[in-house]
Amino acid sequence: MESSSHTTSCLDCRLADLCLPYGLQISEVMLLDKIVKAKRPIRTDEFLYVQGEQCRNLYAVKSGSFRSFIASSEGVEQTIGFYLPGEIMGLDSLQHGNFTCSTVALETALVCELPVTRLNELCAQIPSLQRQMMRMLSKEIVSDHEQIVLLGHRSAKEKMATFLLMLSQRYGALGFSDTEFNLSMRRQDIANFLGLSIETVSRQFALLNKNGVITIKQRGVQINDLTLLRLMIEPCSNERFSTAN
Amino acid sequence: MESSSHTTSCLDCRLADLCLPYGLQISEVMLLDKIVKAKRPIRTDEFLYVQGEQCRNLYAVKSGSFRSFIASSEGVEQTIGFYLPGEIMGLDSLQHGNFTCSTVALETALVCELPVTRLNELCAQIPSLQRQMMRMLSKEIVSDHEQIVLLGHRSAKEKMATFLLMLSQRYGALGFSDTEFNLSMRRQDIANFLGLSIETVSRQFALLNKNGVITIKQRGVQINDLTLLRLMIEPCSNERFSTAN
DNA sequence: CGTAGTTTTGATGTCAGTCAAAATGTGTGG
DNA sequence: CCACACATTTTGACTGACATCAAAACTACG
Repeated sequence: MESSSHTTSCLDCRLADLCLPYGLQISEVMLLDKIVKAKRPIRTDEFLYVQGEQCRNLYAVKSGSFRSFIASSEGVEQTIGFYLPGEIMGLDSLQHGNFTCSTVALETALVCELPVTRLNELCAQIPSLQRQMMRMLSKEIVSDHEQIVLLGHRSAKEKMATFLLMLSQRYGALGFSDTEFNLSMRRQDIANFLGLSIETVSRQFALLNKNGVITIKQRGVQINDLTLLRLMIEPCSNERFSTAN
Repeated sequence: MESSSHTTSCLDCRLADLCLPYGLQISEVMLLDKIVKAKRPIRTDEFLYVQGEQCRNLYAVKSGSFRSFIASSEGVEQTIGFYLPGEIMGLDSLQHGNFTCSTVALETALVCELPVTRLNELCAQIPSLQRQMMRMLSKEIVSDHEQIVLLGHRSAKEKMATFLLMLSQRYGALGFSDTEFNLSMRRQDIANFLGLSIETVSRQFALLNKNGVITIKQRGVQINDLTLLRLMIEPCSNERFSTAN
């Protein structure tokens, strides 16, 4: 999951086309690169930012992965999403200047810091950067909508299949295998994300494994039948394999 | 819910501070007003736009209300949200230029059409407009996150209370009563939005009505005890009133 | 006033949550 | 390298909240 060197600039970052530089001319990327602060390394379980905190920077994932969540006044957490390389974190804070969720590293990770003030100034100068920022904001909305659909009216089986397909698709887009990857999050995180209990997640994994649709060993997932997995997310009568569901 | 005249411009629209003109100087609002197309009237159940369609305009609600939803390939709908005056619709489409959801009027409504191309050009000219656009995109993200929390791990009772408080808060911000309003959506829409069945919604309304927390007559809601309603959304042990829950 | 749509109410079933304990994995210090 | 403690995951038994099915009551509108 590591990329090249620590000193890599936006100009030769292999994630550039998934990130802010997309659609920019080389001269514009150079301007952007100037305001990107140190690629700060974050350790597993370390917080990148905390809900309520003032937001001075947005963050782009350079390597590793993150989990963001909202905690209620009693401390009950709801996982909002997972972030993979090339994705921008903190976009929820642009409304009022404070983070509305907390974000924590699931594994050792690298992030690029984007100072909000300077980023805004640069957007005013570079129309294509402004467009790309809006596209990324819009992308976050679209992915939140997908999660709303997921949480709304899906069975545990459908949720699990959708979750795996979502990761498959995102890893694929990053140039990794879309059928074999490691889960950087714990069962607890998956359960919380999907609105399920940890036991249900475990049982559904076991079921998919028994059916042969996936092979799962700890954090390691291999998808054996992508087509069948896709068929599972259609919420109509789809009985196949296994002794009852 | 009707505002002044049909010919009202952004300059004297009473929703200006909740909408795109917020933070702009008068001269800038005049520029914005120039690109705002006809305040098109929409009838109940009429579609403003359909999922998949190319997006040439964003829309601001001037009066009335809307429901947006995503339909799966089999036609199963998930309501994503409701839009009230001052809110911008279509922000999900900025990523790829196509609407990712459909939007339908819940009652007779007026919208301001914002041509995307011209809006982008204007954002490049007016930094404060660009900032405001980003704030509104971010606001949509925050409200989507709230819905994710809602759908994630809440009981039917908590979902209903949150739904009522959400409307109360939004109507209040618009200058209407926050304790007495009409629901523009049907029970079916509420149920779908909250990930519940229509029967459960009906039963929960009946329960709240019996407890005296609200008085509900058809579409008309009166909140009698806002504090008690707020207490209900805390997902800890909160037994009060009524024979069992 | 009659028909169609919406909402309410009642009876029953089921999926996933909860509780509990075993199994497995992870890390630390001797 | 092993032993022990602690965390995570799996498996099993039971329960309950909400869905589903069915029908009645209410509204609205021509």
